[in-house]
Amino acid sequence: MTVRTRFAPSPTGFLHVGGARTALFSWLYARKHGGKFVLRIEDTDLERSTMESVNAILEGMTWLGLEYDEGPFYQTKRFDRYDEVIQDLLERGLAYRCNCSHERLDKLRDEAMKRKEKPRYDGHCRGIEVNPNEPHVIRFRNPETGVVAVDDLIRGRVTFNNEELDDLIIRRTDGSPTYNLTVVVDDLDMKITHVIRGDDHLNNTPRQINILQALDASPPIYGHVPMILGDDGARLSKRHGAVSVMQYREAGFLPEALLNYLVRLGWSHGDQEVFSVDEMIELFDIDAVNKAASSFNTDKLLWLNQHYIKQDDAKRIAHLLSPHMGNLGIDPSQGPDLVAVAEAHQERARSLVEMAEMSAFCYQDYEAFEEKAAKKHLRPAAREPLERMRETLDSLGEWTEETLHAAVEQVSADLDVKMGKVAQPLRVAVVGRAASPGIDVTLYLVGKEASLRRIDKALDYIRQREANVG
RNA sequence: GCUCCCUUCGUCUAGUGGUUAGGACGCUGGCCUCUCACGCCGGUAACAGGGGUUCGAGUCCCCUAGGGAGUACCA
Repeated sequence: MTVRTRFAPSPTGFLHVGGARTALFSWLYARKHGGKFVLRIEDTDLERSTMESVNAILEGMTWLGLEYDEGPFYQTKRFDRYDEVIQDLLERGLAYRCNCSHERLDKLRDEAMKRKEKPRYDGHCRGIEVNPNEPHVIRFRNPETGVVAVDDLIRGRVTFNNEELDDLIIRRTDGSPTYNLTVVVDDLDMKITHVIRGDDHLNNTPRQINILQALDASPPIYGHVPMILGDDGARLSKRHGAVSVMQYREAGFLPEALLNYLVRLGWSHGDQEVFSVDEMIELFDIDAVNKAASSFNTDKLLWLNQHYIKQDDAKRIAHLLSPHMGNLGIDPSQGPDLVAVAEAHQERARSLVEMAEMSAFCYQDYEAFEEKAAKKHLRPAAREPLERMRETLDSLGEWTEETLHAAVEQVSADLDVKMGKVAQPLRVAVVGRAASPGIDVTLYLVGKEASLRRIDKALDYIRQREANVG
């Protein structure tokens, strides 16, 4: 038996992290077992499904690298097949027509609640012949007794009493099939062996198993993965700040960082924190997935992101960084080589957005000195070092990291001060703030012309300060 | 309300009857150092509560509390 898993989102919004992790687990399971991963779009809710959502989901999966082997299959294209199954169920007496009004149903529910019971359909139409030409729904005839056991890969054995279940609607008045019917038919037709999905579906499972049994089919193996909660521990949902995985790309995250973060949320392999995709496939074990929901922690994601930025090839980072520079209104082709700029900042940035911001000085003059930095480093005592540096740099033959490093060392030695006394004022002069890569690289990237111009600006600032005091 | 699920540091987790309850993020002290960052060394902090079972319980059972899901002609 070859393993076949699936991801079956409903296209009513973007792909958020919860869905992405479910997809990841399902994908990993298929990859690990040399199986197939199927993508199915559950768009039977015609009101809420949109093509934009389909595209957003596809885009998210592509970005993360969760490629599917089959699909996407659209349920709206399979209505004939569902009708066929419903018809069969009807003929075999396993489903029946029902024309109970909404009013009656509402009343039933209210009364049950009043009696402190679980609201369920009372089977009113079970024995009644409803005219097929009148508006009606079709309900599945659920067994009235016995138990349904789900041997879940993650939860273990979970049992439900059939008495708790009721005759669910499998076809609406408008003739469209409902979720619990379509999943069952699709998983069956698509020969899905392992259903790995969010645990919000755990309660649906016994109903689906009952339908499967009515169809003389044996159920797949289920694995219900826990939910993901937000940073604040509150539910991460569309309504409460759930964000699209694509927003993580915009925020400057690498897909491998998000994937790594997601795989460690609810799953672990000893003390290992960093997993390449290949390692995930090799080591992933659905039995080791946690039962409890976990909270999303952006700080840890940032840490992983920094790890991957640091480790990655500077060329690739530069390539990914480029659009973020663009967002800042910078054209990286007008200035130093972006690869060199990226390399200089790889160990400093937690995200590509941060990297873009901290390396903007390589391409454009800062607007103003950071106040604290200027106050501390651009004081009268810094005037002489800066003047000397300006002189030295102006007459520097070759503008390389080596010559620049030597220049700063030379000035420090001449003045008989520690390197910091020269490098820090110089850094603030050239960058506008007190933090940047090594002073030699910084100067190299900024270039001679801009460096001298900015040093002059800093000297002006110092002179003005001296004048104010004097 | 009812049914089902869940519960180890702030967060992600290790742990499968005997551990000084381990790791990671964060926070924090230090080292390195031209700054920031990286790196390295150290610190902080947890078994939800109560009953059992057992020589022994974070680990097994029960109860309580708290959280979550479902309870739709949504998926």
